[in-house]
Amino acid sequence: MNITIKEIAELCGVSRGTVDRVLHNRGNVNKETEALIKDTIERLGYTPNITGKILAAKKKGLKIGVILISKGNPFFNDVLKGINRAKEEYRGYGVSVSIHQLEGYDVEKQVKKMEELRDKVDAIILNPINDILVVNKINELVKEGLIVINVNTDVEKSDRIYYIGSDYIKGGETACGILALLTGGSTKVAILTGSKKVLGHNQRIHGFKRIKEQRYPDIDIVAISETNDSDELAYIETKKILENHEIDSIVIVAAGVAGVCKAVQDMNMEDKITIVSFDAVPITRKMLEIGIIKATICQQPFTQGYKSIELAYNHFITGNKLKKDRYIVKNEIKILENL
Amino acid sequence: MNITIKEIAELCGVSRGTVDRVLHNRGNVNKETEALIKDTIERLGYTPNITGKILAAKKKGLKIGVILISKGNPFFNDVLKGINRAKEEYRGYGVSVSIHQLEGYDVEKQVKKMEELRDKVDAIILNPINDILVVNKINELVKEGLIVINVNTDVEKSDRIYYIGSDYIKGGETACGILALLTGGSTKVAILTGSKKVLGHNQRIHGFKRIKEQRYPDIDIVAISETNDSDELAYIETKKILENHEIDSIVIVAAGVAGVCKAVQDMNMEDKITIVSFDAVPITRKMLEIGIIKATICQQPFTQGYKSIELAYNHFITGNKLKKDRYIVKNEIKILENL
DNA sequence: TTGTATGCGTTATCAA
DNA sequence: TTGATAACGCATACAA
Repeated sequence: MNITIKEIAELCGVSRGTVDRVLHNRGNVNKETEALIKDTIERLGYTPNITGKILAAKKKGLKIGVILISKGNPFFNDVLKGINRAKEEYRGYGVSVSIHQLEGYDVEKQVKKMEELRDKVDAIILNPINDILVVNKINELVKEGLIVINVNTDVEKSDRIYYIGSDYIKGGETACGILALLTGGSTKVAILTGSKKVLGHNQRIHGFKRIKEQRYPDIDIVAISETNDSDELAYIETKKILENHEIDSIVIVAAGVAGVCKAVQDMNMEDKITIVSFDAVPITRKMLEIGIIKATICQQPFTQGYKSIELAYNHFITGNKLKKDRYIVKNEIKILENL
Repeated sequence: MNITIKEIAELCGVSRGTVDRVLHNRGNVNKETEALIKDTIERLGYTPNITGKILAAKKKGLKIGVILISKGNPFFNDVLKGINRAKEEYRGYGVSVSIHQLEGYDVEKQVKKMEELRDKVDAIILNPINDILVVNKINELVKEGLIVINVNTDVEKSDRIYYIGSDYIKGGETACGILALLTGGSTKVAILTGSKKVLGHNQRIHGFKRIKEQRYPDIDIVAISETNDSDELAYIETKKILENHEIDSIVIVAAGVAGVCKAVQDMNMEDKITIVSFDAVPITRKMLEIGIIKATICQQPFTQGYKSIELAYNHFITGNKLKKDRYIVKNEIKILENL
């Protein structure tokens, strides 16, 4: 087995406490002693044992606050399942998790909630709004020593410790690829997006276009419309498109699935339009089951939730030692048979 | 936090040792004392703390032997990557892993290797051959207290502690579903299988047929041929099929991808035949990249390897407490864009 | 500047 | 039949 602090102490003829001071740069150590200890650590390749860390960490306890913009958004149901599973599993490790669900893209509310948690938790798992105020607050909290992890969406130029979520560009590429396969590589497609202000939605469209340019010259993007993630608007926009354009496929890169599908059904075009969507909320599952939607691209929501807690814990245990600052989940193609 | 052994001991006015004896049914405890302790445990809902278990387990150490029929089979490369990743991560937990790769379906060799490991390890992770001798040996070792975990393929009527691997039937169903989507639901298909003696291959075909019957009346299975997982035979069989039947799609449920694709290419039928395969070995990736194969169904090989170690460890830690005796990985649809 | 002592929770050995 | 104690490895408060 590996070398331990105790053994280092014995080898150097000092106490465990002194080795500990050197290891954690606490100062108050004689220069020569420190050099000797550092050398020994280096020479014998000391790495702290994980089980010891775990036990010691339990005593300290890790308080995690989760802030999600999840109210009324069924996508987050599985994310929350993952979080709650991890919450149970990590209870015995001294981890406690409080979950705070917000509604709508309200920057002030989000920042206020972060501020509120500041002194109550050691880590914040955040589904961040892409706004300078949020970024600033993230950076402020990280500077104070909090572990801030962005989940599902990342924001630029923030000092967050990790991002866990999907690669939206690759998601769009995958949508393009599967649409090409479903249509023989030739189709007139309408894209329904949530908002042109939302980075993830744009990235999916960007990825779609990129692959289209690269590989599928006969895919023709006829229209791109915003739904505001609202089924009502999605219905209206879809109907408008179907009335004004000759399309044979639709890609839905955000919410609004129910609205889009209803419009297609109301115009009796289920058999003429190939629909590809993202995620697998209940309405999407239903549409897959009745064959309106042919394929949907999922981003492992359960894993996003579960791993966000796991990452926070691992960072708590090991300090800043993890090299990767992003955990990218897969874009999974789901059809009726492997849903 | 939860109640501990120490607290139980104090509450009952006994020592930790006595509580321990009751918890582990070691005997040598006064009946009334035992009743009191058991009652207290029950009443306060004692559950052993995981971090304590981990530390104590480290001292004991867990030796795991892995037996795979993996020589010359590139599918197992990723399984091995998963195993080796877990091997590294669990080293600090006192876990050691030895890997034994066998070649070919040789029952005697496999049983002999199990016998050889019997006294050297606490757990065996096995890619079992479906044979009565193997089953008997599994049961024998489990009865002796070894943790036996079947990976990638399960065998019937064995007392193995876990199976981790895919649902082959669902894999076949998924293949049928994606083929239906790629061909508009109407196709004449040839199925290339490895061997009619291999359960997994049969189950994939079974699943394919089931979904075909249920949902896709216009899918027509024109031929089913065995390749013995050999590219040479796959080439010959594929050519034979292409010469004698009017098919427009091929499903490869086992190895032999290179042979099948070469036959299709040699007959200049790349554009006429839709090929769906399983797994993503290097040749399959290449065929996806050049468009010969349209989609392949993967079974999370890395996860199979990683989790097999994790399951062995968890079982070692918690005793027999886990409810599920199967960990079923997903059947993932991979195309060029999300490979 | 350095060492000692204790705790985290379970397990196991030894002594009574 | 039971209790006391050490061990696992790290962290830290406190004493010297």
